[in-house]
Parts: sequence; structure tokens; C-alpha cells
Amino acid sequence: MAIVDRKLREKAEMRSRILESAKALFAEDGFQNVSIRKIAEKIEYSPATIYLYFQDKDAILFALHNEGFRDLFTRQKHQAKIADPVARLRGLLEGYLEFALQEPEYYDLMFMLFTPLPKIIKTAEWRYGRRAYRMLVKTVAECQAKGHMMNTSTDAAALGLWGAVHGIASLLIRQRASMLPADKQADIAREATLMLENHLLPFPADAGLHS
Amino acid sequence: MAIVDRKLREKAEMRSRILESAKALFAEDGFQNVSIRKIAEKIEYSPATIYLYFQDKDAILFALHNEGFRDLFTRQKHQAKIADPVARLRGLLEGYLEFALQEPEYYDLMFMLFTPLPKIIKTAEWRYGRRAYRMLVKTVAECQAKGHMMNTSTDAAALGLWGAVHGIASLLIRQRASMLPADKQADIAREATLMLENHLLPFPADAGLHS
Amino acid sequence: MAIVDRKLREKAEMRSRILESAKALFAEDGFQNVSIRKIAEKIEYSPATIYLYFQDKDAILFALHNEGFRDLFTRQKHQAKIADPVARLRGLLEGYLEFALQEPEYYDLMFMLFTPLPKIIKTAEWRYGRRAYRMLVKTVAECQAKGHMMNTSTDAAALGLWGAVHGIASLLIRQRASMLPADKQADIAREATLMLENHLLPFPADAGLHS
Amino acid sequence: MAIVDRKLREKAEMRSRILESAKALFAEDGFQNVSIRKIAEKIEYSPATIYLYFQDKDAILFALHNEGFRDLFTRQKHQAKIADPVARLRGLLEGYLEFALQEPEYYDLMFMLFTPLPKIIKTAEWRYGRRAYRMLVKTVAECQAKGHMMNTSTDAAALGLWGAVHGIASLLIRQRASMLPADKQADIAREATLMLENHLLPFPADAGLHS
DNA sequence: CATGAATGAGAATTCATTCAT
DNA sequence: TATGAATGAATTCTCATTCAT
Repeated sequence: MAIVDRKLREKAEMRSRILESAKALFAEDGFQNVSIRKIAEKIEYSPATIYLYFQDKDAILFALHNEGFRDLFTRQKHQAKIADPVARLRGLLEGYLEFALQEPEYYDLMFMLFTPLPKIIKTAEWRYGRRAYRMLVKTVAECQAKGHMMNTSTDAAALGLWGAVHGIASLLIRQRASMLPADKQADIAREATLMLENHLLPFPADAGLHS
Repeated sequence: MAIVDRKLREKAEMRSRILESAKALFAEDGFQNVSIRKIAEKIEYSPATIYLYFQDKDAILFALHNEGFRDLFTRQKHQAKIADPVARLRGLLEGYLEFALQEPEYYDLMFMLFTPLPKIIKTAEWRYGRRAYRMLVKTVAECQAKGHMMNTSTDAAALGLWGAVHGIASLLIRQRASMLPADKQADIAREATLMLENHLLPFPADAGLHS
Repeated sequence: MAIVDRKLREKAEMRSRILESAKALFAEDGFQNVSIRKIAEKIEYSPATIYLYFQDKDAILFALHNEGFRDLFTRQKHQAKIADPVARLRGLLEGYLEFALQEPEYYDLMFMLFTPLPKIIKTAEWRYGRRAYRMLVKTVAECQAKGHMMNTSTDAAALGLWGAVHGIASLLIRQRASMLPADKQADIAREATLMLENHLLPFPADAGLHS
Repeated sequence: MAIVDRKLREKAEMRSRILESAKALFAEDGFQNVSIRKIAEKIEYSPATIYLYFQDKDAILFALHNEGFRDLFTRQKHQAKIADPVARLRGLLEGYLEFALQEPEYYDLMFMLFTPLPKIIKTAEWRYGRRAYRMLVKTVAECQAKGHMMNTSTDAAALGLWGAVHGIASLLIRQRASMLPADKQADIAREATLMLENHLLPFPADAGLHS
């Protein structure tokens, strides 16, 4: 038993090591510029070994995709429990930003990468994405019912909020905010997000006091 | 003289044709998936001919980059003349969105593409970008001086606004907003942007009345 | 003893199973297109296990070769006992055709495959082939002594007869006779062989009546 | 003009050189064992160059296939004009053997190769094969109408004759007749074929005299 | 100015085989 | 006995780029 366990653990560890390396390389060089060879070199195994753990290059991307969505989804589950819709929506937005800041490699793969979506979008895993979006829309609608973001369609409000946080994160991740000092970028991003929330989703008690 | 002129004109036309084709192909397939050959085929010249007009593949991207920034900059020059800082800032944001919606290929290259920035960022041409950013920051500061977006650093406010519009545009361009009907996406994006402006940059008349 | 016996039996059974699978796969996909892995999968063992029973891929082919020749030789032993040379020669030809029709996988390996002969031909096992050929030549010579196939060298007569049956079988096996209905091919092949025999080796009673 | 001509000539020559080398290598090592690299080495060009002249490896095989059938068909056109069906059939058989003896590489590709038929058979070029077969059947039927090969279905007679020559040729080409001295093999094959013809298709004048 | 020809470098992938367990 | 893990060598094929014409 112990032996079987160890083998399974080792197998899983190897998979992880490959995924880690691939994730790092993708973030560094861009998915398209990473070859199986480079991944293999990084983990100091032969290219053929990679194929013992993943069917092909796409399968690696796919696995990372899944891991990323699983991570994001886990975070969102906590926030989804918040009763007050405004607090919940703020929680979702802030959680989303934190995810992007803490896991920029995943975030890039999931929400910024160009190519491989066609293959992935149709798969079961993309359901995470749709589900997350639906939760966002529902929460936005509840906030509107409470008087927030009036005079705006729910679709537009949802796109605006998601887009805003996505954009802030994207600019950092794809290095378009390099005019800001590197060590301050994350905090400035958080501040920017808070500013948006304060104007769009003031807490009831804060009404009139925000900005 | 006339002959020299014609030659120059022809040369410029050829360059344009190459750039047009490349732009279309980059947007369709992603930069990495476009080969010099494909571009050559599209303009019905041989691959070798491309090299008479551009030193290498990166140079094409670089030239498109420039064109894009020139275009964006031209648009911004008009908005920059608006006296009222709030109106000016709104104009800049809306103009930026329109640019992204009307020239998604350029936008993708300029603000979303992965790879080649290291090379590009250091060049003279990225000055456009810096200049545009400086103008944004200056305008934000003026708005803050008028009481908008208080309690937020200028950097954060600027990042928040730019990021918001960037994010909305990005989601459309990289097809992450496919849950919205294709023919409505642009209008919903505009509505979302307006919503943000209305909350963050209410017109003077609205002052104090916004949510 | 019993234990040793069982072990030996099991070992032989495993060898057989490998050979069976390989034979089927070779016939289906061609020798070159069959990987050790495919064979292993088919018998539901690991590729490494194959190497416990055979030194390498060629050794499998080699073993099948042997089995095929042993089978053919066994058949020929019966026919070799026929006293009348004409009846014997007819028996040999018909037996040879039946072997090709009933064991096309072996036949392909033995008489049609390209590659590996150089290695095989020099080995002891090819002795079967030589022995069979010598028997054919001897029988042809006896028939000629009885007035058949006169005016032809024994070598030519032997090559002609063997070649004829070989060709008929080959066309079927390598699917060049697909203009004939699949379920009739074997019978037409038999009829063709009989026709040749009737003209080249008429039974004594027929002498002078053929053609 | 001259320049264009020369270029075309050179292009055609290169194609030919590739085909020649491929043909030789296929015959030597078997189709499956010949890599693009080996072909490239043989003509002392880089592998990539091959792809300027042929889309892929199969295309080379395909081209050789075509050339072979064109050659065979040209030969048969002459024989097809012979008025007397017996003489015509003999001509066809002997011509077929000569083709196999003179162009064994083509013959191997066309009539003995294992794999690639599926792809090829469906193409226009295999029409040559079908057409040739139809001509054979027609001629056989005419011979039967004249009293030859009675008591045998036309299909069987055609298969018998084609198969006989094919088999004789195949044994030589795949080196199964190595018990005959190499320099005599072709002549013995011719003699064997003549023997078959003399028994199955005696010339009218010979009637009754053969065997 | 334009290009046909050529290629070195590198991509993904497969396979026979070995070996420690 | 059986195998999971690993790999070196090879395969087909693509591409950016160069250069003589």
C-alpha cells in the first residue's frame, strides 16, 4: 500500500512540477514561445518524458486552465455567501483582483491569452467561467434593486465592473503600467479598485460620505 | 522630380499594403501564428519582397505599433483642447474606447499583445504612449483639484479610469464577452463606460447629486 | 516437477499470445507500422514485458517466420508422400495456395515482406524455405521426365509454377484484386490455379486432351 | 524567354533528381524505411528543400506511382493494337514482365507495396490500373471465344494469367528467388512466362504441338 | 524592384529500448 | 515475472531569413 501511495504521490508531484515550470515559462515568454523542449529543460528531463504526463502541449495549457478556474472558483465560493449584495459584490471584485495579482500566470492564461480558446471554451471546464459570470450578473441585479447603478442595464453594469477590474489587472500583468514603480503597482491597483467601488457601490452607511 | 515622387509614392503604397495585410492577419490568427509567407501570399508577392520593405517580422509589428499610436494620438489632440477638465477627461476616455472599438487590431497590438514589448518599449515610438499617459495624469489631477475622485492618489485614479476602459475594451476584443450578443457588445461597452463616468466624473451640474 | 512444468507452460503461452497479437497487427497495419507498444496494449501487458520474451522487435518477426515455415512444411510433408509426381506436384501447388489463403498473415511475412530478409535469410530457419524449394524442383524434374513441361528448363518450370501460385495469392493478400467480389476471391483463385494445373500438368488420362 | 525556359528545366530536373533518389532508396530499404532526410542527403540538399518540390513524403510516392503507371500504360498501348487476341494477350503478358524486370522499383511501388494504397487507390491515377485490368479481361474473353482456356471463368483465367506473371516477377524483385544465379534470373523468368503462354495460349499454328 | 531557390534552426511527436524496483 | 519511468535518436514538417539572379 505504502509503495502504491508513494508512486501515486511521485506521479502527482511530477505532474505538478511540469505544470509549475510551464506556468512560469508561459508567463515569462508567452504561451506560443514556449516549446515542450524548454519545459523539459527547465525540469531537467527529456522532452519525451513530458509526454508521459500530458498528451500534448495543449493538454498542459488545458490543465493549467482548469487549475486556475478551480482556484478562482474556490475563492468566489466564500464571497458568494455574503448576504448583503453590495458587500458581496465588493467582495467578488476585490477577490477577483487579488486572484489576478497573486496568480498573474493563471490570470493571463484564463482571461488574456489569444489562441487556444476555441478548443477550451467548448469544454466542460469553461463552465466555471460561465457560472462565475452568472453569479456576477445576479449580484449586480440585486445591487441595482437596492438603488445602485441605476439608469444602467444590468449587462452594462456587470461588464463595466468586471471590465474595470480586469483592465486594471491586465495593465499590470502585461506590463503596460511600467510608469508606476514596480513595488507600488499592486497597491495602486487596489486603491484604484476601491475608488471605483466607493463611487459605484457605496456602503449604505457611507452614503454621501464616499469619495 | 515627378519620377522620384512616383517612386516614393509607390514605395509607401507597398509598405501600406503589407501593413494592412499583416494587421488583418495578426488580429485573426494572433501575431505568433502569422508567418511572413502568409502575409506575402495575401498581398500576392514573394516572401523575399517583404524584406525589401521591412527588416524582419518584428519590424512590421513595430510599424503597426507606430501607426496605431499616431492614430490614437491624433484623436487625443482634439480632446486635449477641451477647456473643462471633466469634459476633457470624459472626452479622452470615450475617445479611447472608440479607438479600441474602431481599431481593435491596432488596440490589440498596442495594449494587449504579449511578446515584443521589451524591444519596443525602449524605442522612441513608445514616447507616444508615455505622452498620452502624462496627459491623462495631468487631466485627472485637474479633475481632482475640482473635487472629483477625492481621497485617491492621482496615480490610482488614473490607473482606475484607464484600466476600466481598457478592461471593457479588452474583454470584447479577446472574446471574453461572448455571452453578450455580438451586435450589442459595442453599445453595452459604451453604456458601461458612461456609467463609470457618471459616477466618477459627474458633470458640474450633477455635482453632489451622484450616488 | 509439476511447478517447473507449469512455469514452462505459462512461458510458452505468453510467447504465443504475443506472437498471435503481433501477427494480427502486422497483417493489419504492416510490419513497420506496428509498435511494440501496440502489441503490448493488445495483450494488456506493458511494453517492457515483451522484452522478457523476445530480444527485440525483429525477434518477433523472426519467430513468426519460423512458425509459418513450420506450418507450411508440415502440410508439405503429407503431400510429399504422394507417389505419382504429377499428383504430388498438383498437391504441393494446391497445398501452397491453401496455406496462403488460410494463413495470409504468415504468407505475407514469409514471402512478401520487404525488409528483414537479409537478417533472416542467413539463419538456420530459412532452411525450411530452401528445403521446400528443393523438393519442388525435384518433383518438377520428375514430372518433366514423364513428359510434362518439356522444352523448358527445370528451373524455369519450377519458377513458373511457384510464381504462378504465389502471384495469384499475392494479388489477393495485398488487395490488388479488389475488382473481384471479396467473398468470391478465394474461389476464383482456386479456379485459376486449377486452370494452370490442367494446362501444365494434365493428369495422365487427360494427356493430349488439354488446352 | 530562354531564362524562363532554363528555370523551368532546372525545376523539372530537380524534381526528377528527387524522384530518382527516392525511387532508388525505396527499392533499397523499403518505402517505410526511407526518411525525407535520407532522400535529401542523397541529393545533397537540405530536407527543407524537398518540401519545395513535394508537399510531403506521400506526394513523392504518389508521383512515382503516376510515373510508373504512365510508363506501363505507354507500353501497353502498343500491344493493345495487335489484332489477334492470342498474340495480343501474349504481348501484354510479356510486356508486363519486361516492365517488372526493367523497372522493378516502379513495379514494387505499384503492385507490391503495403501501406499507402488506401490514399492512392481513390485517386484519378489508379484509373490506369483499372483500365489496364479491363483491357486484360476483354482480351482474355476474346481468347476464350477462340477456344483457349475453356472451362474456366473469364475472371479466373484473367487472375491466373496476371497472377502468374506477377508472381514470377515478385519472387525476383523481393529476392525470394536467390537460389537462382542473379545474372540468370531474368532469363529464367522469361522462360517461365513463355512456358505458361505456350501451354495456356498456344499460337494457332502450334495447336497440338505445344508442351 | 522582385523573386526563386535554398537552408539552418527548431517545432511537436513517436518509438524501441533499458533499468531500477 | 512484470512494470513504470525515462530517454536518445529519429521522424515529419515549418519558418524566418538570405542571396544570386
